[in-house]
This record gives sequence, C-alpha cells and structure tokens, in this order.
Amino acid sequence: MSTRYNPKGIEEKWYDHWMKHNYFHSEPDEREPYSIVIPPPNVTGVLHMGHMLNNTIQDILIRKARLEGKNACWVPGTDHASIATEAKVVKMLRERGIKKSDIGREEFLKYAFEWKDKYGGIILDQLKKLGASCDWERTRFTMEESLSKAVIKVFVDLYKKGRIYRGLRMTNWDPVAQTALSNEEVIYKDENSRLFHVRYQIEGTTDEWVTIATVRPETILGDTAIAVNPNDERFQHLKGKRAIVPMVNRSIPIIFDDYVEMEFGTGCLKVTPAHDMNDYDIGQRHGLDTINVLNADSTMSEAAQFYIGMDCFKARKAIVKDLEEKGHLVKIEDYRNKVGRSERTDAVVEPRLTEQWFLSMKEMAATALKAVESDEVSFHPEHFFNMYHNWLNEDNIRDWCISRQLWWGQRIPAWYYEEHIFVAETAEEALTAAKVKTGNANLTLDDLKQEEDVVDTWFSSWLWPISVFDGFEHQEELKYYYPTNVLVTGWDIMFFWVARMIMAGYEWSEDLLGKAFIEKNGRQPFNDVYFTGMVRDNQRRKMSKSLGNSPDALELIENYGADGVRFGMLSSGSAGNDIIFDAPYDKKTKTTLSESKLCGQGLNFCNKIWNAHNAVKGWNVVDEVAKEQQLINQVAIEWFENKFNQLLTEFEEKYKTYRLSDILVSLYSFIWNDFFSSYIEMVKPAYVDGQQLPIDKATYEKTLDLFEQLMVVLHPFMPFITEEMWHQLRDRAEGEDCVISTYPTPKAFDKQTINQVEAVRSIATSIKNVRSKNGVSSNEALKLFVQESTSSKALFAVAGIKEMVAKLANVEGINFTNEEPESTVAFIVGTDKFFVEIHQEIDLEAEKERMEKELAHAQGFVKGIEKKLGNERFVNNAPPAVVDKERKKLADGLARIKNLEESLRNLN
RNA sequence: GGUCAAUUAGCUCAGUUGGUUUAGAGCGCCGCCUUGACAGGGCGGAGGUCAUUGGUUCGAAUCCAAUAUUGACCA
Repeated sequence: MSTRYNPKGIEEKWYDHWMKHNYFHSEPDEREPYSIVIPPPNVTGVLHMGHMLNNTIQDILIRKARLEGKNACWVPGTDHASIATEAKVVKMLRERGIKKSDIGREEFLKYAFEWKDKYGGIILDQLKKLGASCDWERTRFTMEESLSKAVIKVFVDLYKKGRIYRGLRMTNWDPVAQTALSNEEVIYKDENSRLFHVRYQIEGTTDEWVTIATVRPETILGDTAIAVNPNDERFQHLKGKRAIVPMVNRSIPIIFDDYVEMEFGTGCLKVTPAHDMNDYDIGQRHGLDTINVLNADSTMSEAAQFYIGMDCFKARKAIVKDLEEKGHLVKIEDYRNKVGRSERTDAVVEPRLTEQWFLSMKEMAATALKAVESDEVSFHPEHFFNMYHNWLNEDNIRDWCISRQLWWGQRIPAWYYEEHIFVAETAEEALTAAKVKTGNANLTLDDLKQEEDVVDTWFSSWLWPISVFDGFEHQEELKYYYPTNVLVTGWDIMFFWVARMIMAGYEWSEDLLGKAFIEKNGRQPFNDVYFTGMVRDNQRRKMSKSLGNSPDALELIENYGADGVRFGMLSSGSAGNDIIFDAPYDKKTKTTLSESKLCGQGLNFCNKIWNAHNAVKGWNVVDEVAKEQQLINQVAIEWFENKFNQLLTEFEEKYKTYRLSDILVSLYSFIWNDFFSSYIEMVKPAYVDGQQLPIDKATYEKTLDLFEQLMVVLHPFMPFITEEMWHQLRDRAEGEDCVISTYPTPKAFDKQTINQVEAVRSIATSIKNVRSKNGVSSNEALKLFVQESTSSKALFAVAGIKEMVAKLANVEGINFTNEEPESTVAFIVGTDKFFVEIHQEIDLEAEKERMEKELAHAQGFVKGIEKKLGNERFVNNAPPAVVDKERKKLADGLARIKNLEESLRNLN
C-alpha cells in the first residue's frame, strides 16, 4: 500500500460511482426537503476561484442535508448572459465571414444556440470535478422554453399592473454592444484623464470670455447652455447674457442652477443635455435643446457639424488642436475622474437618450426591503443588510431599464400598430387586442410590428427559484421545494440578482401557490442568503480573468485534488469576508501560479487520513489483551466519544449560522490531533522485541466505528477521501455509501470525563518537554512522582489513568509523594505538581529561570484577580457565577504560586 | 461627497450577544527525531502592550466616539 494518497483516480472513481447510483437526484416525497438553486454561471464562463468557493459551500450544505436524511435537491444550470454571449457569437460569425446584419434574428439565434450547446456546458462539467453534488437531471438554462415563457408571462403581468412603461430616457449606452445597460452593469473606476479649460466668448462683446473645464471637449459641439451657481459672486454680471459655442458659433444662454459646484473647475459648467445624466436634468429644468453629437457607435454624428463619422476619442484630439489654434484653449490639467465602463465589453459607457422599457421599482423595492427587515429572509452575515438597504431605500432606488438592443434573449412581447402598443403573451392575442382597440377587424399579423429589443438577462434570472421548478406552468414541484432553504452567492450581485429574486418571489408566489401555502411557508424565494466574500490576490485585487491574477482552477484541482482545493478555499477565510488566496505570483512569467499552501495543507490532511487508516488496518486483532491496555482503551474511548459529542453539538449551531470554515478548522484539528495523534497512540498496541502486539476486538471495532463516523462528519467538506476511507474501513454492500449514510446525532457528553484525559495529555506533554530540555531520549523510561493532593489523588484513582500516563510519556513508576524528591525536575499541570526523575545533570540555572518566568506570570495573574475581587462594586454587581469563578481562579493561582515558590527554594 | 467593512503573532485569519486560568489556529521560523502508519511526517519551542487616543462599565480585543491606514459599495 502506498504511503502517499493520490487523489486523481480516486476522485474520478467516486464521482462516477455516485452518478451511476443517481444519488444526487431528487424527486418530491414524504421527506423534509432541502433545496438550493445554484447561482447560474454564464454560458460563456469557465470555472474561476469565486465559483469554486461558492459552489463548495453549496455542496457542503447540500451534502450535510443529504446525510441528515433530508430530501436534498441542488438545482444546477446556466444563464444566457445576453451581452457577453451575443458578443462571442458575433465574433464567431465574423471569423466564419458572416456579418450579423446580413442574417436575420432567427438565423442568428440558431448560431447562438449552436454556440451555447458547444460551450455552455463546460463550466458545469468543471463543477463535477470539484465534487458538486447537483441534481444534473434538473439542469436548467434561462433561455429554454419553459423559462422563457415565464419571462413573457411576468412581463405581460407587470405591464397590465401598470409597472412596466416605455419612455425616452437618459440611459447608459454601451457603444460596442450597441445596447442600453442598467445602472448596475456600469462599473466606475478612477482613470487618468485631462481636464481641458476652454473659453467661450460672451455674445455681443469683443473680448469678454467665460471659461469652462471639461474632460470631454468633443461634446462642446452639443452644448446648449453654460451654467453657474446662483450664489457665485464672480458671475453675477453674466445674468441674462449669452455665450458663443466655439467652432459651431451657436449662441447659448448662461443659466443659473444650484447643481453647479463653485469650487469645482472654473465654477462654470458647460451643459450638454444629450451626453451627460446631470446635464440632462439641468436641461429638463431650464427647457434646453438637446443636440445629439454622437452616433450609437460613438462616432460623431451629423449634428456635430465637425469630425462627422470620426470616433469620439479621435475627435477629442482633433478638437483640442482646433480649439488651440482658434485661441479657445486656456490650459490642460492632469485629472483623475471616474469613468464608467460596460461590465461586459469594457467599453466606455456613453450616456445616451434612447427609448427604453422600464420596470417601476418603487413598490417592489419596498417589499423586498421589508422581507429582509422582517427576517423572512435572513442575511448572513447580517451587516450586508446595510448595503441592501442603501440601494433599495426610496431615495436611491431607480427604475430598472429592462430592454436591451440585442437578439440573444427573450424578445419583448409588445406589438406596435400606428401609435398603439399591445403587450400580450402571443402575437395572436396582441392582434385581437389591436382589432378591438382600432375597431378594424381586417387587421392581420403582418400589420403589427413586434418590438425588436429583448429583456435584460436578469429579467429572466430573477425568476430562477420559481422557474427552475417550472413553477409558472404547474406547481406540484414548487409546492414541495419552495421556499428554497438558502441562496449562496457573492455580495457583488446583491442588486443584480438577490434583491430582484426577492421581489419576484413576493410578487408571484401567492398567485402560484395559494394563500394557505403562503401563510404557512412564506413568500420568500429562500429563507437564508449566505454572502461569500470575493476571492482576492495577495495585493487584495479581485481575482479575475482580465487581470490574469487568478490561478487556474482546474490546475489547482489537478495539483491538490478537489478535496485539497475545497479545504484550501474554505480555510482561507470566514463567512462573508473577502478571501486572500495564497497563490504565488511569478514575476518572471507575470502569471499567478496554480499553487497554494492552503490547498497543500488540504492534500496533506488527506494523506494523513490515508496513512492513519493504513496503520489501524494493519493491526492484529484478538479477543483480549493485557489488562493495563484494556483499561487504557476504555478511558480513551470514553474520552474520545464524549469529546466527539461535544464537538457535534457545537457543529449544529455553527451549521445554522453558516460558520463553515470554523467547523472545518476544528474538525481538522480534532481528527489530526485528538484522533490520530492522541486516541490512536493511546490504543495502539505496543511493540515487544520488534513485534507489534495485537489489539482486542472490542477496541478495534470501536476504533473503526469512530473512524467511520469522523469520515461521515467530514464528508460534506472533503467528499472523496471520506468516501474512499469509508469503503476501505469495512466491507460494504452494493448501495451502501458514505454519501448517503447517516450523520451522527449529537448526544449528551460529560465534561469531567473529557477533562481527566486532557490532564493526562498535559502531563505527558510536560514530561516530553522535560526530556527535550534535558536531552533525555524518549526511549528511556523515567520515574514520575505526583505531589499528594485531593485533586491528584482523585485523578489517579480513575481506572486506566495511571496506565495511560505511563504509556504516553514512557514513565515506569508513578508514586505519590509529599516532598520534593532528589534529582527531579518539577512541573505543574492545573494546580498539581509533578516531578520527573532524570539521571542526566540538570541545568539548575535554566530550571530556575523557567520557574521564575512561570512564577512572574502566575503572580501577575493573581494580582489581576485580587484587584477584581478587592473591588466591592465587582463583588456586588457581577453575576455570582462570575464572582465564584474568579475566586476559583484566585485559589488555583495561589496554589500554583505556592508550588513554584517551594520548587525555587529547593533549587537554591 | 454619502455609506459599509477591515485593522489581533513575520504571513493568512479565528476570537459566537463584554467575564475563556492574563489572546487562539494554520503557514513560516528555531531545536530535536531517518522510531515500527505517515518527512505531504513526529515531538518540543519562540513569537502579540489586540492600529492610535479618549469614553461607557465592577470588568473592554469585544460596546461607543474621534483619528489614522486599507478595501469596497453608491453618487
């Protein structure tokens, strides 16, 4: 048997095995359900660090639920990501020599589905490598028929409710994708740019000027006013005057508006209503003209009069040169400002006046806010509610721009005829409505023109917790799985997705499931939301493909196994906090290596388990062994079982509050230190003349039981190694597997029983320390003396304790004493004093130094407590239990000081 | 500019409603051990005035305020 655990073959073997037995599939039955819907990754995506963290957490929760006998259902799927996917498909077509504009919508969609079929499943296959126990039979996609029908249905419903409207608005325009974006899809970043100071001549004067500052001089051509603050003393004389726009020589009014900041720039603001959100508002207030100098692709339009057809960034350079030549350019300053870029294409977003569809957010936002305030949906960690509130409160909430000028998505179900709009689920219904409205019974489908735009991808994914169960068509499954138990996602999509899913849940669950159901189970799409942190590199930058600062997820799995990576991800940080992932950056190749010490630790843990198992399975088993060992075994088992139950009890609470990394860390320490390093050492048969003695059957079986239970408890975190061990521990019948076994129920535990053995472990450690300090080999058996006291007598009266000390510390005789024996080194455990006899020369100075240090510590400790107890207000005000505890601490501290002082006297 | 979070050992982080025998873990570091499951290991050890300054309290790493630094969200 190899001494090295090799995850690769083992992980593949077990994932196939689980799939073959269809363990991840769920159908409604009489069991309690536990459901999670996956945050659907984009069809364009590949597995990255964020996915790994997020899906590991979901897998832990779902596997734990499965082990508890619940009907666990984790629904996977992907979202169609309209902008990103459309861009990829356009690129693919271009490579094949096909232009999007040459083919119709229908044909384009065929290519898009072809692309999706080819690449859309990659990320799901990668999740399998990670061990994700999704119900793959339930894999859904936001563009498939049932989910698309749901989108159309809710669109019509909202339109009928008067919440969806169409209007000319300033929108964020992505000139590359040629579509409007919602506010949430624009990412603002500080960028270096330049602030151009440009002077405009005052109309009717020869040498009177007003100077403005702008970062976008090309939009000067679209200026329709100059604004100043009404309180600004400097510009009072300009009241009622007009200025001349350079180049185009247009006369524009000088207006007064509070919006203008006196301190900023020159205090004069050029107003270009067509190209700036705030300018648009000012324009509305003052009835200004709107001159659109840019085309949809960010080239200069006819209306600009100059540079027509030139890209706006080139036009910027050109106009600066021309302004300078004409004497309008005053100066240029370096400047840092926030530039909005498209989340999907990274193009600089252009504010643009366009006709779009909007969903009114006011009512829905209030409902969604209340859902979390009332705790019907609980956030973990709670503080994310602040961010949620900040976005949803009525002062900040903006209507949702839901139309996109794309083909890849659900086409908006609106039909136009003359000035009328008919919104209906089908063209036929729209036609009927049109006939009624116009009184023209001869209208045909050809007379109606359907809206070209599609809806925002999030307008389909907000229905996800309902639509994956086909909940808008029939409710049998929805009734069983809704509300889902928990949503696990990154806080970066709180607004895009989480808030909107809550809105959708509250909007339609009652219609779909009925009042009685809702009153019993609630409207919320999920009971809990667990927000994971962002995965960052060691410079605290978010790991992303574009920055190239992310290790390759699959390579990590290749290097450390899925178990190792899951361990690494989870142990790097706690709930909600961002994670600094420890992959090193290679300066030479300028890449992040797919290496991680934390993942390595996970692999080492697997290796440890693997080898410990080999050790246990290598023991010879007989019915009975020597009495001393039997006694030790008994104490060891009792100690371990009690401690195990203590831990299991703690875990229940931690699972409820999603403190998963806490659980993993303590489990790691418990398995490695308590089980392998202590328990196994306690029960391990001794060697006599190079031959290992046998172990008794009862202890052996118990050890296998404990090992097995530990594997079950660890299974949600590290599914593969635990399944492998579970099978190697005992012969299993077909259909018996760790993944579907039973999670141990925590039982009562006795602290006294635990503490006795903990004391033994401390004694053993102290003796090892004495050996280490004095160069005494662990092979040399030593004599131990125990100072007689009530507590020491009680401890050693417990059957097996003496034997255990002797075994763990290689001590040959244990005797009580009332005085300090010759040639011994003293140490203290708790309040009791022990003496180890050693034959080497004792370094008295070192001993003295150690004891003095310990004494000083104890004295400081006692002093603190004495101060506390000396304070009348403490004794009177603090709870009695706290006061009692302080008294006990004081007594123990004093006992320790006494012991130390005695020993120091003896040393002198 | 508004808001939120973070600041604890060289590094990455825990510390669960203020009372843990004067702060824990992992990695790294130091010493010893090629022992019979495991060197991807064993045993032992060193290392922190809990960012700073005030305040509340009998009692503060923990609560409050201000400051500093870092990160983020929104405008």
